[in-house]
Amino acid sequence: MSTPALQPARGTHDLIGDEFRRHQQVIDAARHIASLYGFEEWATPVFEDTRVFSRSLGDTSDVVTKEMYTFTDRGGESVTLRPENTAGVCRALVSNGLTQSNLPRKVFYAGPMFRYERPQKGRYRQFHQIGIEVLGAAEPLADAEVIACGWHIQQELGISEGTVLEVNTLGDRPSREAYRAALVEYFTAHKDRLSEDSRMRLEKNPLRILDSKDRNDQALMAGAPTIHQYLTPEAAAFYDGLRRHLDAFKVPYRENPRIVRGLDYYNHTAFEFVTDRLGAQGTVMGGGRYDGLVEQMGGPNTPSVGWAAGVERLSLLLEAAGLTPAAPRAVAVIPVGEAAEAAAISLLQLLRGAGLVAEMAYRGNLKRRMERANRIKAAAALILGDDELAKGVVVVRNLDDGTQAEVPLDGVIAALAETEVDGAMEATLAAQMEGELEAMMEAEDEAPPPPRKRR
RNA sequence: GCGGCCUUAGCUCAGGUGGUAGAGCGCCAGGUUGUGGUCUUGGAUGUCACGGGUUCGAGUCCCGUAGGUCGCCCCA
Repeated sequence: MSTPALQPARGTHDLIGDEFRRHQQVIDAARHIASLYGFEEWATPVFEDTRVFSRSLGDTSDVVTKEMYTFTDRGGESVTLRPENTAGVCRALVSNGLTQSNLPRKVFYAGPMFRYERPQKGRYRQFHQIGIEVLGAAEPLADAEVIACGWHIQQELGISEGTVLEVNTLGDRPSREAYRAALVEYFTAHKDRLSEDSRMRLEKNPLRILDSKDRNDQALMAGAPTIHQYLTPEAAAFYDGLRRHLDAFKVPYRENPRIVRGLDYYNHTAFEFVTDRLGAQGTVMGGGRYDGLVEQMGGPNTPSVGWAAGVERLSLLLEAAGLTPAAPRAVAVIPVGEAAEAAAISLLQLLRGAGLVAEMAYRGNLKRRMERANRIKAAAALILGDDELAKGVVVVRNLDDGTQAEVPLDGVIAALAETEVDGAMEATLAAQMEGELEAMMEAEDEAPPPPRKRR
């Protein structure tokens, strides 16, 4: 090594091995559950015209003012790597002329997002989000279903323990303006006791004081007015509807009048799934209602609701819960001598054709190939040499218990199924059982299924 | 953007008060030229993150930079 090794760019990370499998597990589970709720998957561009974000996220939010990867391309256009995907989905709805029919539209997405932030565990500059959006539904039932879907995904992953759902309402515009005025009045009266940060927030975004982590601020909050006293009858009815439907979905929640949303486009419902297991990155899934966003993209009034979740954070929870998916175990085909190689390749393809993970080393004697089979944690070794070739058999060795037997070439698949080696065949059996389990659970009237164990 | 802590072999980490590097695991080879995982013998590891400074001498002390990490801000 004479040249210095290159590091990944700050705040980026490679997904390899266990980490990749956890990441994929999160996305697979979310995609599957979302599809059960009737969501279709969209993929929108990773970069957009900068105005897609500057128009939607609000000029004051930190995301827009200092965290966006914005640059001018060779044609002189200002483009931005998406810091989140809700704006892009709304823009796509409008650009594709989907605002006039087939509403509501239910969209699932998964992909990388980019924010120029100080990296920490569970927080990266290129990170990944999954999310769902219901576009064109004004009913609180939509909000409740969106939340139920998110909860269901966490249950499916087996990571719902230690996580609580906190809900709040931000009201409609009149509610929020009245509340905002009342808050400013209250905190201005106690300005001398506010933290320095919160005094800034009092000017910029007084609602944000509500989720300050400062001790003194929190003490002061005990006496602060809550939004509930300022809700219009319509906003109060909406919030009642949300809670009623959450009960019907049997999703447990806690009301937290201090939940606010970071981005400016939210109204009515605001919620977060918060865990106590990830330090300062406690929010694992967050979302709410954004009735005005599609209009800001140049479309008609299209009330909508959705959430986004950080794949890295969900993946950390999987790891902490000991639910890292195991790599599939292969069957190692081992030819002995050059004459057996062609027959071994035929066997290799036969196994793959039957849906088994099969591997054959590119070189090496029997000992080497056995070592390699062991290293890749193969479940079984199939040894094929001149002796076997002459007899029309293959040696099937179970690498877990060391037993082996000669099996006729055409009976290999059946023999592997019978030996009940971990992984390989067991995986297909497990998949079948899982299908039956799901059918059973659908028959039950309890909506949230119990958390599933490692598969 | 602000503050604390950290950075020594592929990995996890030792290296009082400055005297030019070590363990375990892993890796490679042999004991076993058609049998791995166990056992055993031997072997190779390294610009001590990077750049400066102090010193006869720096992994060790000082300054700067980069990366990681924890917290704040913000957010998923």
